Amino acid sequence: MTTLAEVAARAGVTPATVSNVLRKRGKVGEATRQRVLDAVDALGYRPHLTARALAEGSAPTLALMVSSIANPFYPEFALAAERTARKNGRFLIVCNTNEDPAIARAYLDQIAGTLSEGVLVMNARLDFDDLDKTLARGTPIVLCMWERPDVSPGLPCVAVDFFAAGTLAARHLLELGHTRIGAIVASQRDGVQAARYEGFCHTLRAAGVAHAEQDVRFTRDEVQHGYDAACELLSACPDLTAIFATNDLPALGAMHAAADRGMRIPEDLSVIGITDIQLARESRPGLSTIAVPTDAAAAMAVELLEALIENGGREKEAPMRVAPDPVLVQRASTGRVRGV
Amino acid sequence: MTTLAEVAARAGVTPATVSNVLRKRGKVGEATRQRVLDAVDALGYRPHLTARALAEGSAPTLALMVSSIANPFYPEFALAAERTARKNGRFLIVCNTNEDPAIARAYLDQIAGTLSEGVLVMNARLDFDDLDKTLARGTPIVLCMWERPDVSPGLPCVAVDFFAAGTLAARHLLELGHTRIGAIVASQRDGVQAARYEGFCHTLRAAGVAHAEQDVRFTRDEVQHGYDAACELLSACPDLTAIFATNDLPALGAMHAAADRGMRIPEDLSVIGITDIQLARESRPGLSTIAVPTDAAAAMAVELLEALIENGGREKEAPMRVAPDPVLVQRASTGRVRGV
DNA sequence: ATGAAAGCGCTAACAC
DNA sequence: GTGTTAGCGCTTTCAT
Repeated sequence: MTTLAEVAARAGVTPATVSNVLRKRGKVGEATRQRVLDAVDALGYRPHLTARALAEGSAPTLALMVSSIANPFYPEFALAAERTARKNGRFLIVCNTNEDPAIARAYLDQIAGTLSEGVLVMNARLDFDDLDKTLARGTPIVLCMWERPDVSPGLPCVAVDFFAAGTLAARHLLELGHTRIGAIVASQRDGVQAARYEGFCHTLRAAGVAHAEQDVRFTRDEVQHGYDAACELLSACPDLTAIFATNDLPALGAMHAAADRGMRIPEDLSVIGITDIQLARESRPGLSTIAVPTDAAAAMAVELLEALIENGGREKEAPMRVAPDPVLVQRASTGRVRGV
Repeated sequence: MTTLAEVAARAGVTPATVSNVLRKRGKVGEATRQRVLDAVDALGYRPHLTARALAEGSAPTLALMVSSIANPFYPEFALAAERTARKNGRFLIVCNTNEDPAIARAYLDQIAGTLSEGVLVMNARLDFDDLDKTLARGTPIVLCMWERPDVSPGLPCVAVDFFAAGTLAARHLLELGHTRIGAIVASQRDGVQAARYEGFCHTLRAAGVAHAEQDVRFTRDEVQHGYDAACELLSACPDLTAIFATNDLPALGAMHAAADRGMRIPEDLSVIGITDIQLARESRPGLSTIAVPTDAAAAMAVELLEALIENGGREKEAPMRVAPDPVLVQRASTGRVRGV
């Protein structure tokens, strides 16, 4: 490993000067500048990020903590976040907590504030206590994809109106004439995804459409779980003409379940999800869904985090930035209710 | 931020002692140990990873460089790699080069050897020159998923016999009676994925089955590109009864293309891919594919990298570890050739 | 325009 | 058992 000192020696100057030319700081004579640059080149010198980080206080890195990198939504978000981070010369490192709070805590303890200047948190299954502690130690955090613009999580966040997303989905189905609609919620009843379901229920209620306890299943954000839930739903309520899922993955699973029962989509069953992940476009038939502004939210989250970092962390209130509203993307999985 | 020194002060000892109790090194009296632990607790002290890294020489981190985190194969690999890395207390940070060699180089320059002890490289579109330079600076690198166990890339690597994978795919199709087989290769003709296609061609040739220039398309590892390529293939050669794709994503695209042309799968067209990503299981119909030992390869790559790190980097030859061979996973997308 | 020196927070000999 | 002392590689005043 080549060090600053070695470069300095070869160029016949002191480390301070090398540092200056590299960071384009202070005044350095053109001649020495060249000599230094040549030495850097000859030695293949690369600044030691860790040493620099120690001296400066932190590394130019943002951490993105996700609960499961296997969920295709996260990579899409990560991609957008990275693009924004790199604009300001920062690296984005993604930390996969594997749905395990202990791992999440380990990352938070170790990475936050040392290897990274700040952390973006995405459904990482960490309780607010851990987050608060990290925050207290002075590392900025922003919650990505908070689901309710109307209530603050008490932490800096980027919110998307998922209640509205649920509303849009319900309205779309209603407009197509559906009145017997099953629901698949990809979380616990009181989980983070509840707002989506509430929006859905609220809209049904306002329209005077019944939605009973047996019309809903609570499960996880995976294709297979959506498949299973849809099977149950379709068996329990054969009169269902549509299924709403709070996430695209289980919606896809519901489509498969329907297909396996010989139902045609959308003739026999309409299916709609939320998010508009890439798979929604690529499935057959294409999945109708409520598109969430993933890229915008990611960019906003990074920008907010960077603002907090500049700011030094002393905010009065936990700031919230609200991303653009979700919009309906109609594809081939939803259609008018079948004639009776 | 709480520092070691502050903890030491509060516990009435020196930093060295605190360090010792924290790292369970050296001998420390039980009483002082408790006092130190209490102080740590009271102050909410967390070791500063950067400082520790500087003092020790490197951070307990492995970097995984991928060209596009959006490709669902990478997360699966990353997941397995992370599990292995964490066994030895290391973190895995994934760096997305976004298919851009410049970004790749930036990551390599900045992260390798400073923020991370070693780097795992996955199709990251970096040329061997950059890798060699990094290696020369003393940071171990291992190439993951090298496609040819029989030829060394000149860098430490984990190889999977993708030639064999192509062979298996071809053999499967042949056994089902197909003789008019189209191919979709998810890379340039001379790209990394060439071995798969070579294995395929070799087997066809050995069986005396013709495969002409017009029966193949070179494209990219994405559903949409597979879709487009399949459309071209199916138009140009309407007599095709099967399509082999070097990757699952384009294979999925081919299935969609067939469906859109009113062809039934597998009655009218058989489709087979390589890798066995999760989507292959979840698609309808399920995609027959040649399963690659992703988890095993990831574990081996991490272990090899860790070995190189321990070793200090002075290897005689670039070591290669060969992962278990690919195996056929037959699902519903392949069937006997349609009767004529 | 360039150099000297202190220090970021921690570890690791070695001395007491 | 516990303290002392040197760094790790870099940045950053402050002199010169």
